[in-house]
Amino acid sequence: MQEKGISLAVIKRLPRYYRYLGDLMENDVVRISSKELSELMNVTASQIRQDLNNFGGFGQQGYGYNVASLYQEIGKILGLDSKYNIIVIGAGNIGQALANYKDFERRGFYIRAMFDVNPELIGKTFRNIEVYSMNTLHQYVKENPVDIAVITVPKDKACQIAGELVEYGVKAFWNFAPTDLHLPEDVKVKNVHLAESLMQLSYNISRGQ
Amino acid sequence: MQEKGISLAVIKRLPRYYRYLGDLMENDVVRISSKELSELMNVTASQIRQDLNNFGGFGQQGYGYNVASLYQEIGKILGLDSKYNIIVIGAGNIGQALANYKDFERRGFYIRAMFDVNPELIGKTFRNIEVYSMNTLHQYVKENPVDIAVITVPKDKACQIAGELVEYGVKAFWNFAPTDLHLPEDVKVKNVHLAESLMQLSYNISRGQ
DNA sequence: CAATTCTTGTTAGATTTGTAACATACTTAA
DNA sequence: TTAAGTATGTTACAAATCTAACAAGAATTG
Repeated sequence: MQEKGISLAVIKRLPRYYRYLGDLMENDVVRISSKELSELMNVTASQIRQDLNNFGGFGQQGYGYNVASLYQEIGKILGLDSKYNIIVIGAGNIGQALANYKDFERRGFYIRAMFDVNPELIGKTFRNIEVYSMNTLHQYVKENPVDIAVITVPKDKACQIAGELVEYGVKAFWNFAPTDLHLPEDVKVKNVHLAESLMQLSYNISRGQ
Repeated sequence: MQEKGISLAVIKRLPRYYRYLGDLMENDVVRISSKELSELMNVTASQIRQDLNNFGGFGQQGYGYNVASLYQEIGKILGLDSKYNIIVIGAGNIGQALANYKDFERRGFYIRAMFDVNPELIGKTFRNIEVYSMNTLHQYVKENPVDIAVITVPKDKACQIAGELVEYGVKAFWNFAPTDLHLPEDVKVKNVHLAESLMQLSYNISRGQ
């Protein structure tokens, strides 16, 4: 299983495969061919086969793919066989929503702490996740493992805080602030820009068709 | 300004241009060349020029682009010169977070109502946006204009509710449920699949490059 | 157990997307 | 007013991505 030069387009599709395979498992489907899956997912069978073959031959000629084992393989590829310690910076609406969302834990994503500057929020808990003062952030990161920091602070603070976290050793960010974080090359960033997503929708609406 | 055959890749970049131009305006930058902008945004100048030229020649040789007018033009392209009436289906964490987020209104996106089945939520308001019973959804949609429905209900309800809304005449969906909505071709759907976004990040972490 | 059907992995071709190069036109400064 | 410098819009080229086709191997059927 080589992992070199996988295109971003492929990586973006993997979670969707994973989701469909999970649904199939729930429905007790044991095997599936690329053709059947392609019809479910509205993509070409060719694309599915080629995507999967970037990581190895998981199928069998004349049979197709075993749903459970393919599900597990894709999970491994996506790194879902590890556990991730997560902190959320900013305990506002989005931060709270993420903290309250149970399903992340099923995939190995554990939110361990939240941080905010608002005194009214500090000390509160959401599903046993406590909100700490921003002043204690440095100390927390020194004393606890942090695999992912979620940025949900206003855009004018986001860059600076992320920069500090990088100095403290954080290597991955899930960024909800409407800005680019400008971090070193080796730091992983995944942006969730809701406003931009909505604008894409409004583009499609206004250009009917 | 023709609007035919614009590739999805271009459309996805437009909101980012829009954001950078807005920031430049805030900093009182009057003009900018594709080269300068390309350095700010970490893309090629070629790409910027070609993207913009899909919609018309907004620049001037020897001068560059006027920031304010380009900002406005891209806003128009994105449909931000219209107002959109939005309803949110599901008044849980994400629904509340969206309702509380003021900035959407600056772009013309107005959340008018929320709907939920939970009796404890019905009647509550978030920033003057009231939560109504799901039973009243049909009536609401008949009596009020709805340009976009936001789906934040559990995945097993999402498809059905969206289907009903389509019957009532809703033509655009912003879908936060971790599923595909399977709607008619002419209905616009923009998905926000947070779990999948997080999985892409974990892929990058585990394949540490 | 042989023949047929099925379905993969892979290669080759087509399409889309991105980058570079350049002629043209505008700006600016002397 | 003229010459030098800029920066666009566009064309031509390169790279990435997607789709189709097919040979080879496995499963199924009679």
